[in-house]
Amino acid sequence: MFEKFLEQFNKKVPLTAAESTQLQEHLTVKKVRKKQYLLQEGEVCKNLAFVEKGLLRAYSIDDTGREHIIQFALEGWVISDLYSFLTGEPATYNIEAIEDTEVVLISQSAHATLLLQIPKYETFTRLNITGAYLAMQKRLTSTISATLEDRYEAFIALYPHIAERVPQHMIAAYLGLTPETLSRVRKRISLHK
Amino acid sequence: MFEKFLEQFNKKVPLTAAESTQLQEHLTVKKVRKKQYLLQEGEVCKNLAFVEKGLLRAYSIDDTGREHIIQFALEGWVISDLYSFLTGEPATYNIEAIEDTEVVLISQSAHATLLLQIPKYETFTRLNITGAYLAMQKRLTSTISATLEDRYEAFIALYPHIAERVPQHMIAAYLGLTPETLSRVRKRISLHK
DNA sequence: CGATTTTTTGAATCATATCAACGTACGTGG
DNA sequence: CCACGTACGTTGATATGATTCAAAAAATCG
Repeated sequence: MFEKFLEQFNKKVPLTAAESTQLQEHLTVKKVRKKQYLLQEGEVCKNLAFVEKGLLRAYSIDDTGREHIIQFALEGWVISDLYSFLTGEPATYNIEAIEDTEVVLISQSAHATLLLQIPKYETFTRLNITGAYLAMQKRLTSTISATLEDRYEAFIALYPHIAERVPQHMIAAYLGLTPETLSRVRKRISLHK
Repeated sequence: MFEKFLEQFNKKVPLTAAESTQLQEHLTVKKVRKKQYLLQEGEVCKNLAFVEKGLLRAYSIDDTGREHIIQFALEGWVISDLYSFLTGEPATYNIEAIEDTEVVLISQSAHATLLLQIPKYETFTRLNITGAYLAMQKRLTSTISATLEDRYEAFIALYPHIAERVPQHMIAAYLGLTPETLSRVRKRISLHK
């Protein structure tokens, strides 16, 4: 059921058997088929989703109709519209399965309860959000200061397992450029070596 | 000494008098004059800095010599090179005072001790990093999907008190564009209303 | 296999960067 | 307190690079 989740948790913050049992009482699992939504813009994000298996993306659509991918999530990662989850405001992101996927869900109330009842859950949460923050800071720095070539190559180097599993136009949507431009960037790179 | 820091802390997580005393034993204060560095690229970031008074910026310099501002920090905000602080790796950012500034410092060892000894400190940390994450996510989304006009106006709307206190070219460095372009963006905006 | 999606390519257009010059404001020492 | 020097902001001309639109080629899926 929650193998990967518990494995990740224990890797970050080792749990006793009792804590592990208590924790599991607040978890549920869900399967999401390829191209199905886990969350749609406008709904409230009711859960944090930990990916046991599969691959998802969180994206928004701007007024010109273009998609912008804010996050991919592979096995072992957490995905949500965190702002919506924490505030109860309508979500601004869509979360869609790119492959058939299995997630562990932590509801808003489960999250609140776990934070109060299991100190290690708060530590786990803190470590997760810290990691996410650092990764996003790196991405932001790269977005405002690096060349397209460097940004693409950095993405491939950092997330080779995502790159092999998503279509190229989604990488473009993640990097913030058009599919045509990404195609040309790749060509320039291949010519240069 | 630590008025703003304690005020912010209590606002997020109310402390008992005993906790407050214990916390303060791990804090120190420091004054940084305008244009002085709190941290320079290459050093290890030894402290989290909470701003009691003044204004700082964290920025990096790319290979073409351009500055990119990753963060401003006003009174009540925390600034650091978090990656360096947490890992002990050399910092990739410079932190410089834009005005004469007073900060409360939390050293690496103080941070580690406080996390273990005062559960509310972990909560405070978690809330801070969560807020920083959400703010950065908004910024990233805006960077990859909005027009320059919208990005500039969103910045002004969100941080009016920063905009009043920093030169325009630093806002350009924060938004990731040249000072000339920002000047033209402002002109386009003023013509349009 | 046929249908659809994805990627590539080309040409024209649009937006931002660059380089250079000028005007203005600021604060610092005389 | 004034004058000079340095920072800062604006403007113009040009160059660069990404987007757009259209179409074709390639890959994938049922």
